[in-house]
This record gives sequence, structure tokens and C-alpha cells, in this order.
Amino acid sequence: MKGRYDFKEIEAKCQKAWSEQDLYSVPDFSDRPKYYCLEMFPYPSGKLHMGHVRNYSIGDVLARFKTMQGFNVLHPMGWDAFGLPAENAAIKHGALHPAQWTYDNIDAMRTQLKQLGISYDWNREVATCHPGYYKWTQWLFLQLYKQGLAYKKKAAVNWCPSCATVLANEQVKEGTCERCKSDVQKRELEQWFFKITDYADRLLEDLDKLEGWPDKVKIMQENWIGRSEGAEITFAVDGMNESMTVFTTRPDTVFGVTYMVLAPEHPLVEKLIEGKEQAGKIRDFVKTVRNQSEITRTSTEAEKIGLFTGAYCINPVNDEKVPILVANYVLMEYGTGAVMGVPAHDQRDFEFARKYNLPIRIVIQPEGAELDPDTMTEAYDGEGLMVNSGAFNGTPNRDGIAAVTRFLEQKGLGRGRVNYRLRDWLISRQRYWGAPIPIVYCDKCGVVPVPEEHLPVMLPMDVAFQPTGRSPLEDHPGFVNTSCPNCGGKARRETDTMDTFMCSSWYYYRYTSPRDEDNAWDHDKVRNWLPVDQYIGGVEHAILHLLYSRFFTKVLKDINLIDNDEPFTNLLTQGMVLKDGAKMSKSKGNVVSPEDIVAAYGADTARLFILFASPPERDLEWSDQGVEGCYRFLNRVWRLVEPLGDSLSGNNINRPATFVGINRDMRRVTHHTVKKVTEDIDKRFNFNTAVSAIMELVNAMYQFREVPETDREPWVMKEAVDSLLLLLAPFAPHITEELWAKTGHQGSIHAQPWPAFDPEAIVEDEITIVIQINGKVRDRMLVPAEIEAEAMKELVMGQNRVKELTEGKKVVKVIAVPGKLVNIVVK
RNA sequence: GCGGGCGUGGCGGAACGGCAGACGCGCUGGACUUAGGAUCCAGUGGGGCACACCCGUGGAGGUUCAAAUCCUCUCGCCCGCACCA
Repeated sequence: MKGRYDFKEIEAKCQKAWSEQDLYSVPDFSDRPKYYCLEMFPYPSGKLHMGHVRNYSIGDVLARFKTMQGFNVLHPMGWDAFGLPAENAAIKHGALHPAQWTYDNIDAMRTQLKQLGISYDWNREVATCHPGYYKWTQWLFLQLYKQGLAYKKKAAVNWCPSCATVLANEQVKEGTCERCKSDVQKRELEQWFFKITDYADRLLEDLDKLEGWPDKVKIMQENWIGRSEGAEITFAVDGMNESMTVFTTRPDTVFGVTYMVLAPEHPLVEKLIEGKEQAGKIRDFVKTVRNQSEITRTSTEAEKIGLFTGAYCINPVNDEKVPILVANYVLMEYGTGAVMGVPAHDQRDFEFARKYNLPIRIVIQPEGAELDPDTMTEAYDGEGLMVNSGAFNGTPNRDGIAAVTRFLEQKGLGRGRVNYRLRDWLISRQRYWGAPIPIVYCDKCGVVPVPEEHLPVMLPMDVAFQPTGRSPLEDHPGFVNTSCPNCGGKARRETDTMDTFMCSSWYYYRYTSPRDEDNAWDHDKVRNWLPVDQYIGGVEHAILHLLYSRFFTKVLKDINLIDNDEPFTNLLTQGMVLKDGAKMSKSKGNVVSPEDIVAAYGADTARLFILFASPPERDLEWSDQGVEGCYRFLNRVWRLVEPLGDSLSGNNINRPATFVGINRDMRRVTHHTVKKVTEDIDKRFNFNTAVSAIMELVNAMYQFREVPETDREPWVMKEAVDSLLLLLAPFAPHITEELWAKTGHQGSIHAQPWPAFDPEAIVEDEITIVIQINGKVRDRMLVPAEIEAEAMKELVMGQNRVKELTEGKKVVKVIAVPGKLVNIVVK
């Protein structure tokens, strides 16, 4: 027995060599076709977790595979390095600056990634908290500002009391902060927004172009954008020079309006109640609702409460006077903040009307049934003919939608309108550790964007971190006080920083020009590399990061900074890593540390297990015994290949003219494995079955080795060994590199071309087919592989066993599937 | 409530509508050993003396010569959204 598999030594040696040779650096332009393989960059939280290992192992297999297939592969890594944890750590540990904390973590995690042997081009590393990066984040803000896509407005926004900052809608999950789970509150604040709603339609329509994205993600984005077609209708307030406009998807039911409802925050409320006896009660109600957290406010179970304002408005289609209410279930943020109540045909309105004894009027009558407002138990939202609707009586309601809209348009009281659930992206954050918004406020000139040549607006390092709930920047006079770029007078800087999702919306462009000091990126390089061919990451970003990135890309295309209109051609969303059926977490105490696994078994084993245990989209159940199994497999490979040394590398190994018997069989397995592994990686991302196939190859090679030496062709063994190492290389890059050298090859295995299979070698002479009688397997037989259906039938019907089993029965039908089976249907 | 996904051995998981359970783990037996938690060989869905045969992919129907796979209904679990007018 020669040397054993010493993964520690091998992995350290390989990583050193790769680094010294700069093996994974990639030129921007090449004769080879380009392939951009990208994994979502991590937040440098401290150390890698198994989810990272899975994400980056998947990406690395693809990157190495595509490189071996002859592509010029861009495979970069960086750090989503601005964010709250750094700042919270500073508040907690006083002495540690967020920058220090972040860069320490980056160093630790970079080391870990290198220990995993991931083939990144580290020359392109970026960190979003570096001034050389956030200069361009700020620059991009200015570009959006120039386009009128960045604006400031006062609005009721989501406030997380624990994170002490506002949040975008996308960052609120079920009324709670997606980061810390605190109940989110509503606050009336002036904040910076990006006009993502301007792109709602394009973001929606272009989902159809994304054939390489999982349907699940596309559906989630579609639902999030939430397009709905309908109409806006304006109702005059009775006796006042005011009006209220509602959005409805059912203008065909407008004759059924029996009341109107305003959101508590609606500006009209105060005007309507002023001087009325209800005023006090309503003001109290509005106050109570406003103080409710998002979660109680929007819960489906929350009781619907409404109060009559004392005011009425006039239904424009029939001049009826209907009461105006204020109710907690109407949201100011959606539509116009006001709705019309049609209890007969909307379930919510129905329940509300029953509760408050509001009239119910049928205006859509289904065919073959008679709705009765007094006896109906739920709203009817199906189709039918319009009734009680004046000139529209008898119109099918589907036609009525357009007809009523047209009628209102003619009278100037309404118009067709498309509404979106998507709201503008709130990007201000009242926190320190982020990119400062490059805006200055001047008493004379107002809001002034920082001139591009003044960028970056540096984030000061000398700030005090106190849990005050205010951004430390506010208390930093040196930062706040500045001069107006316009008039030179005294001015104040914006002290809010940008949402970190802004930093991550464009990093994949920066990788093409990571050190460019004069441009966010080089246009030619971006044109060459983008879009990303394969993007890999967790499904938790289905809406957030992936929607923002699509938005950014469309804006950048519109201002001719890039040519692509979608950022990511193909998307792979990997499943979670579970232990004992649950997500790994400190609180559950079921965390398996990548460091421990790498120390005990090596990076190759860790990678192999994670790829073998489950297909990538599915959740993966961690198994220590499964890891053991992969470690055993690599040892098995080692024991098979290592003792051969360079015995197969000499010139004395000649290719035989023909292959017969056991040699032919071995070759068939080798070439079949090449075919299977290639297809599993390339077409299906089924790394688990690819690894299985490689294991089968190894099993076959062990069998082959047992054959007397006189019967074996060394050339066949050499072919099998070379193929095995090449196929395994993307999965287990270190052991294969070492064995590649030991078996007498020159150069890195990772620079070799991917093996091709010979279709001739896979061809079988004879195959076993299945004989079924009435669909049940009854026998098998060996037939020539190329046999036709008719000949197959004849052969099968001549079998003794078939004769026995069909004796005395009537053969109704015989189905023959060449290469597979014959099914005899008997009675 | 709406939308999406998933249910296959003891476990992770394989199966272009065509042999259910590849591969791995675990388990059982054997070999080699001072030893075995190394390695190698054999077996391993259930029933059954059986290499006959029967049953078997959450459940109930259906389509088909043939269904884990397609269709309908149903149960269970997971994920996303959630008063969106």
C-alpha cells in the first residue's frame, strides 16, 4: 500500500498552487465563447454556513464544467458588506467599528471560500462598503435622480422600532420586519423613493422572456406586482365642493353602490367631519388605527370597523345619495385610498353591510337563479346580466365593465385605469453603515444633488455608536454641514443612507470592471459579459433582490449604460440545508459548521456530499453518515488510482484496434458515464445523479481490476482512469488534481478539455427486454439490440414460457417497444 | 382565503408513460485479521418453503396494452402572499 489519501496536505498544496498560478483569473475578452456564472454574494456575517457551501459548490461545479467545455468563464465573488449587523455589533461591543467588524469577517470568509477550493477570480473581488464601490452606488442614485426616478415624498412608511429605520414594502413579511421579526409600525415621514412603479408593466411583461427562471419565482413576482385592470370613478360630495375618487375592478357594479368608504388616513376625512358631531369619535378612531401595528391592522381576522362621517356623496351614474364612512379595512396605500361599497357583489362589502345594516342592492343577476338581498348569505361575484342599472339593464356584466367605463369617460367622471399592488421602493435608511445618499439641502436652492465629480460622499469613520435610534450621521457636524454645490452657501447633507438592496442591485456589472476609477463599468466589458448566464442563490430573494435587479437593469438600459434588458438569463434557486428536518439555527442547536466538516473530511468530501445528497432545488437533509459515505468514496477512488502511479502514462500503452469482451464492456461503462454526467450537469443540474454515475463507474473499474491481467487492455484502464478524474474534477477539485499529476499528466486537470464520449462505444450488441403479459412482467429475454418490433414479437411468441402462459387464452394484441419490452394482451 | 410545491424502502434519494426502489447510508451474513469503527464479497420493499406467485409509490376513481409519472376528486405536510377594492 502506497500513500494514503491525505486530504489536508493535498488540499493545502493544490490551493497554494492555484493561487500562485492565478489559475482562475479570466480575461475579459477571448476567442472562447463567454459564460457568466454567478452566485449571490454573501453578507459578511462572520463565517460561512452550510447554505453558503451549498450555493458556492453548485456554482463551482458549473463554472469548472463550463471552463472545461471551452467557455471563457467569469466566476467572481464579493461582499454585500453594508448593513445593520455590523452597526449593531459596534453598538454592542463599543470599541469595534462596523468597518473593522466587516473587513474582519470578509477576511475570515474569504479564507473559508479558498479552503473550499471554489474557482473564483479573486482579482475581481468587490465589497459594497468600499468607497471605490459605493462611489458608483451613489453615482447610480444620481442617474436615477436625473431621470426623475428618485424622488422624495412624505408618506406613511414602514418603521421597524427595533432596527430603528424605515423599510421597503418588500422587507416587511406578514406585518413584521423580515430581519428581526418585530411588528412594523406606520410612520408619516419624508423619505427617498425609487419609482419602480413606472416599470411595473415591463417588469411584469418581461417575465415571459425569462424561460430559464423557475415558474415559482416568476409567479411570486407576478403576484407581487399585482396588476389589476379596472376604473377610477369620481363621486361628488353632497353639498360640498369636494369629490372622492375610488378605484374598482368592477365598474359594472357601480349601480349597486350603497355606501362609500375612506381610509382613516385619507386627507378628505378631516374636511368631511369638520364641525360635525361625529368629529371627535372619528378622530379618535383614526388615531387608534394609525397607532396599530401593521400586523394587527392588516390581519384578515381583524374586525372590520366603520364609522359614518355624516357626509354623503352622489353616485354619478344614478345620482343617488350614499353615505360616506371611514373604515379600518381600507388601505391608503392601495388605489386611491377610497372604495365604493357594493355589498351584493363583493364578499367584504357584504359582511360589512350586514354588520352595519347597510342596504344591499342586486345589480348583477346570474342566469337561472334569482338573487334576493334579504336572503342571500354571501356576495355573488360571478357573471350575469346587469339589472337595476338604468340604460345598462340586460347587458352581460363582462361587457358592462367596458361599457360603464366608456360612459363615465364621456361624462368626465371616470376613466379606465390599471392599478398595481407594487409600490415605489423606499430606499432611505436611518442608519449609519450604508452608502450616504448624495443629496444636499440648501436654504436657497432646495434639494441639490451632489455633483458627480464630488463623489464619493465619504461615510465618516469617526462617529459615536449609541443606541439612540438616530443615525450617527445626524450628530456628526463635520458630515452634516457643507456648502451648497450650487450657490456656495451653507447647506446640510442628507443623513440617511441607502437601502443595501441598492448596493446589490448592480454588483454583477461591477465585476466586469472592479477597479475602474472613472466609470461604474466599461461598456464594452459589460456588453461582452452580460447578461449573467447562470445565477444561483436562495429563493428568499425571489422578490427583493431579483426584482430590484431587474428594475435597475431596465433603467440602465433606458439610459444606454448597458445593452441587456434582463440581468439573469437562467436562475437556479437552491433549497435549504436542514438538520433533523429543520433549518439549521443556533436557537435550535442543530448547526453543522462547515469548518468542522472540512477539518474532519476535507473540502472535497464536504462538496461532494452536499451535491450528492439531493438535487439542488430541493431541501437537503444533512447526514453525518452520508458525509462518511462520500469520504469513503473518495478514499475508494484514491485506492483505485493512486497505486497505478504513472504506469499507464508511458508510450507502451497502445490503443487496440478493436475492443472485445470485458474490455468492450469496460469501455461501454466509461463512455456511458461520460454521456450521463455531461447531460446531468448541463441539461438538468442533477448533480446527485451525476455523482451516482461516477460511483457506478468506480464500481465497474473495481470489477474490471479483478479480471486476470492477460484479459485486460491497459489502454482501457487508462481511458477509464482519465475519464473518471476529469468527470470528478468539478465536484472534487483537489483529489482529482493530485491524482491527475500522480498518473503522469502535465498541467492542471482544471485546464483540461471536458471528455467526449464515443457513441460507438456505448452501443450494445444484445439487450435484455422484458416480456409482459397483461402488463405484468413474466419473463425476460436477450435479443439483438437493433431488432425491429415485428421480429421482437415473433421471437417472444416463440418462447416456451410465453407459450405456457398464453396456452388456452386468446391473444388480443401484442405491443412491442423496440429496445424495451413486449406486452402480450390475452383474454 | 388565494397562489405554488411536495408525498416512493428503516433514511437521503433514482426512475423520456414501458423492469419501481439506480447510487449512497443503515442493517444482516461472510472473508481477511491480534483487533476492526479499515477493506473486500454477498444479501437487503412487504408477504411467501419458493428462482412460482401475490401485494406495493399518501387515499379514491379515471385514461391507457402499460401510470410513481397524465386527468378528476381527496387527505397530509411545506413555502409564498394575504382586508389589494
